Amino acid sequence: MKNVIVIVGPTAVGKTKLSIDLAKCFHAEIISGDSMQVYKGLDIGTGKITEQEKNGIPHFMLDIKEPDESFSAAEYQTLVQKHIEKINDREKVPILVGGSGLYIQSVLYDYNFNNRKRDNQKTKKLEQRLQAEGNQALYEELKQIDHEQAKKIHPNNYRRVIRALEIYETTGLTMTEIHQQQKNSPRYNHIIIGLEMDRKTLYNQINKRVDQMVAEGLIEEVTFLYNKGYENCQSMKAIGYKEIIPYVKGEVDFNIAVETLKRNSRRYAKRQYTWFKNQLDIEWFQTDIYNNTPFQSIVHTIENAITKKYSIPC
RNA sequence: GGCUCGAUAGCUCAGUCGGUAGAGCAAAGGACUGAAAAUCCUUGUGUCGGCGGUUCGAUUCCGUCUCGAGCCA
Repeated sequence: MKNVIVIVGPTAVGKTKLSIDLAKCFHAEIISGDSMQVYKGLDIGTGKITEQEKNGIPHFMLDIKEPDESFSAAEYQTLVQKHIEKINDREKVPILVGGSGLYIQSVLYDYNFNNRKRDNQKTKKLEQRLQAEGNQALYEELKQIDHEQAKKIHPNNYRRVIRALEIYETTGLTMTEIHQQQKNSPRYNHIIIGLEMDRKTLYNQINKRVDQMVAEGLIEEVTFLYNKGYENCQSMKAIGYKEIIPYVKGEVDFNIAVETLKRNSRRYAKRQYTWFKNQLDIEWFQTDIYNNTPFQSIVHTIENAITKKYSIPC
């Protein structure tokens, strides 16, 4: 099995820096594991690595979409799996680094999205029905066709309910049947390194980082994208954009916009912890503000886990 | 210095005609298979400012002290 090194952790914990430091110790190339950094022009708000910071190390899955394009976990999965093949062909090891849990998981395991393409028209129809009939009606329908799956979804979680119905309408298969076809076995020999930070310290870091983004020109970045007419695009749902747009439109006070952005970032970090702790098998390492990362133990952990020698003196 | 008002959850406050309390926000925990930085679920957080008094019982009434806001000197 091909080796894949994975780095995960909440936002602002220091994944980017670690990924570069590690890439200097291994013959490695980096793949972004981030759902929003795929968009061109979303740089400051997504905390995207700069050309200079890349240190000449190849990076993939950054800036591959225009801000008005849609993107999905399925598309991410196929693209990244190709990148992993190619990096392997070059006798290098891929480092997958990012905070989008589902994206990373779908690459690492045999998630199969392929046979259930999304159908925008069907989605629209279901959304209209949601408006007209309410979420309970759709939920009842799901209960009829797939009782098992319905038990796992809360009636208010309309997005999951709609998706489950849509899958059935397009494929004739229920979610439960699709899950049964999968073994959830890993596709690669992967080692997942998790970076962890004391919650209070992390929240301070997040708050500081938001102030820094503003100082670096976040408002100008959002204004530019807003003026281009991207307001209602998927990319503008990203944290850092959806909070600042109301300020740019003059609907909300500057301080309120920034505080909301900080709060949403904190909540995001919390959700990331929940996902990582409960969905993935992770080797956790504690870090702190002084960047006191147990780097050598991380390197050893990786060396022990991978089946080929990619190490170089660093 | 005098008078008035306030002091209750991390914050803003509500409330108890005396039977030890509740909203919003913040926060914490959780779910997640093509929007996932999305979407959704659950849950509290307390010496009711300190000390006395009245009372079977005081966060509630009375006194006093401390702190804060305002008004008058």
